[in-house]
Amino acid sequence: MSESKLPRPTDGELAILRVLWERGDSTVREVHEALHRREPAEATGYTTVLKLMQIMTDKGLVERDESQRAHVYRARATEQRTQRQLVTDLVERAFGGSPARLAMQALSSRKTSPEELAQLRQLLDSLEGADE
Amino acid sequence: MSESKLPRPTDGELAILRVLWERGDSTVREVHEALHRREPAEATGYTTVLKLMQIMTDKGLVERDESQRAHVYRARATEQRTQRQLVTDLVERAFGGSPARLAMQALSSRKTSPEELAQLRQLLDSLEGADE
DNA sequence: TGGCATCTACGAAGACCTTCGTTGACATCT
DNA sequence: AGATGTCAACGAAGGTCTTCGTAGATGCCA
Repeated sequence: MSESKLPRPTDGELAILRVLWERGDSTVREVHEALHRREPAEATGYTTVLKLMQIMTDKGLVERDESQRAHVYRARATEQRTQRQLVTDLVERAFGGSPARLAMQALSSRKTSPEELAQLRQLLDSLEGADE
Repeated sequence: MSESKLPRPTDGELAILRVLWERGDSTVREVHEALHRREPAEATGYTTVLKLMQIMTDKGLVERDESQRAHVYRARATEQRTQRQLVTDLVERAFGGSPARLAMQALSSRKTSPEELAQLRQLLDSLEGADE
């Protein structure tokens, strides 16, 4: 079954996944502390994070190594893959299936560095190149 | 209070909003039928849509004209504005605050028409122009 | 007027999400 | 060994989302 049909992560789950992507495989405690460092405002208890990660294991969003007393969790999908899922999902639900319209909305809403603009230009070039 | 702080619409609510944006102000029956035409697979009952739209009224996502027996609903935020909200939200939650990374992900995931590519180029030009 | 269709309102059920207290297992330190 | 701290597991509570049945009001029509 691999990871073919993972469910869309909730907000809370996504926050945890981001920690796992950034830090690499981690224990609950490590994730918990990273979340507090990142967002001291919305403080959640240790057992809350634990429960969430247990549920994520059931859903297949993460997997864990139980060989140590403190289980070590790992994200089951890459950040890229999850981002792609979220984006295509949003494109479908709110942008009538047009990724370009989402892209334009994203770029208009905030400012982007010259480096990123250049990267985008390159991407456009390559897309036009692979045209049929 | 106008519409300053509308909550993020859920999936079901967003589907209804899309009907209202497309058709313009509509009754529950009209929305219900439009949804069935659009997605015959996920059929929901009339009262389900009604309930959802009542809740959306409470939340401020829509407003209604009750002067007719069949109340007429109207989206309270424009499509653009809602799209912007969803995008900035997703950028924050999953793309570390970088709209450009979301844009690139969107464009890589699917193919885009030459017209849209041209539009994007124009947008990049204008963004670079307004640079400091 | 009586009967049928349509509409809103209400409430409840079930699923899911988030939160946390408590418990028992295990480890460590003295 | 006994005290202390850390861990996973569990269950329950409270919130939200979606679903729909039912009731009551209103309009229409024969």
